[in-house]
Amino acid sequence: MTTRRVNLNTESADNYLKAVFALGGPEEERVSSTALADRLGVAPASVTNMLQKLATSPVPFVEYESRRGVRLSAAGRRRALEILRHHRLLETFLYEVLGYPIEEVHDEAERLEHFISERFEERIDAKLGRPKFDPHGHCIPALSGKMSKQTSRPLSDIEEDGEFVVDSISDQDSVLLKRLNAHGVTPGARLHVLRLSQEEFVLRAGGRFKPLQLPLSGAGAVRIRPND
Amino acid sequence: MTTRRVNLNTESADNYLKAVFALGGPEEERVSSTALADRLGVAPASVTNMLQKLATSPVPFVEYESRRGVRLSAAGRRRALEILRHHRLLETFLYEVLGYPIEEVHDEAERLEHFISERFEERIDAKLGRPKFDPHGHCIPALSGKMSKQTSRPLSDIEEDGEFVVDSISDQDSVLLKRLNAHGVTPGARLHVLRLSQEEFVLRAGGRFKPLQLPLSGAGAVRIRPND
DNA sequence: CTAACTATTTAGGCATACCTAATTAAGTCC
DNA sequence: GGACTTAATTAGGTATGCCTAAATAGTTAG
Ligand SMILES: [Mn+2]
Ligand SMILES: [Mn+2]
Ligand SMILES: [Mn+2]
Ligand SMILES: [Mn+2]
Repeated sequence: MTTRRVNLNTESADNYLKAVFALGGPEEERVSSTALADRLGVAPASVTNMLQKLATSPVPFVEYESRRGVRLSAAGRRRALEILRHHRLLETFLYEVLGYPIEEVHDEAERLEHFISERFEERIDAKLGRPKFDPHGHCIPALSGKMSKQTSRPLSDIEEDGEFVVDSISDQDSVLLKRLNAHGVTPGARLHVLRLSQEEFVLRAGGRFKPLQLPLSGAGAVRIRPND
Repeated sequence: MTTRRVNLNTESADNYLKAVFALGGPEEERVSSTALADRLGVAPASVTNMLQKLATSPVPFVEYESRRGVRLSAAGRRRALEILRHHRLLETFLYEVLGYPIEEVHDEAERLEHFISERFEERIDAKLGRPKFDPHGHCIPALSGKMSKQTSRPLSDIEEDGEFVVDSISDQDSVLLKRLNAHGVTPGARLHVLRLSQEEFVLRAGGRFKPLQLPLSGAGAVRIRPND
């Protein structure tokens, strides 16, 4: 019984590795099959299947022990960061050069990230002047694969009311993103925050922006850092 | 036995339709399975299979009679032109905005043409100022699907020596394309042509360009029109 | 008119990437 | 420690898009 070698240079493998990276968090903790199934919108059985392939490839992309979740191997991490770099450079490019509305960049980048060449990556990076952050405030991994750790925290974590600077905004929910943008909640903006209750927040950005009331889930999409 | 409906919104279907369009020529003649197999680099059996799917879809993309070749239906033609528009806009964009070398635009466009959104198409079209021609001199189909017929002829067809204007250059062979470019054979260039024999041509572009000797196959890649 | 050749189609498989249903392993609770 | 509950895996199947080999149709040559 010869083990046939499978091809893992696929869009699907890219997406699994990105998901493991995202869900593992800064500590790169093990990620469960169900969490991946949830995030990727596939059945848990499909996840198990792909994880087994990713783990048993000649160059393994994940460390996987049955029923104990996965974490990325060095090769898997490299691959995830490569795709993440494509994604964030594309978002920046679509926003800056092509004038996309902020809430539309993510979906387009999500598709194209798998199909651009290294040349395309290099050319848009050059055109943009080697940007360090995407339009959501997320750090763009370097070509070398290096990426600085986040020091910000979710707005939903604050105990005290006060004034903060917007670090970054999640790109996952385009409706929320559009609303936040319309209220001036953009990376670098100064923000007055009132926590009405465990569940409700009121934000006001500087300038002529109207205040905005957000539920806990919405506040979780905004990351902040101290005001200067 | 219910006929299950197949999904034909795929990269593969795109490529078959483009190939039928290209091989059908200006008269849109029927195209044979082997010609398609050759062009697409797949087995003839694979072509038959796809043509049957394209022909029997609820909205047929081709007219197909067994062993008599195919031609595009109205819907198939629309789809082929849509992808061709993506392709040529992308080539123009890569060349003009991202500074790609001319011989590299085709392969990148060939992949991306299937994955860009209508928004992306619109934005690069706008950025480029609604161009009518790609960097190879090929006409970019309008959004409406209208495209003017070619009036040029292949350089390989000339009977007389003389002076001509370069209309367009095939993007299929990147090595040849690079060489032609280096010798000033670019769309709009004025060209002195000598036909040495049935098989050999000598071209010289205006300016400080060196003359270039080409075999019949190379001359077939250049289309010309009369000098004003 | 039939044999031979060539083009095309049919039949049967394989790989990727999904799915559902059934099974098994791991915790939790009494 | 056995009964529940939940997470995860295995088993078996589907769709796309390709393949090779075998069969067949159409065409040309004697
Ligand atoms: Mn994004
Ligand atoms: Mn993706
Ligand atoms: Mn091209
Ligand atoms: Mn293509």
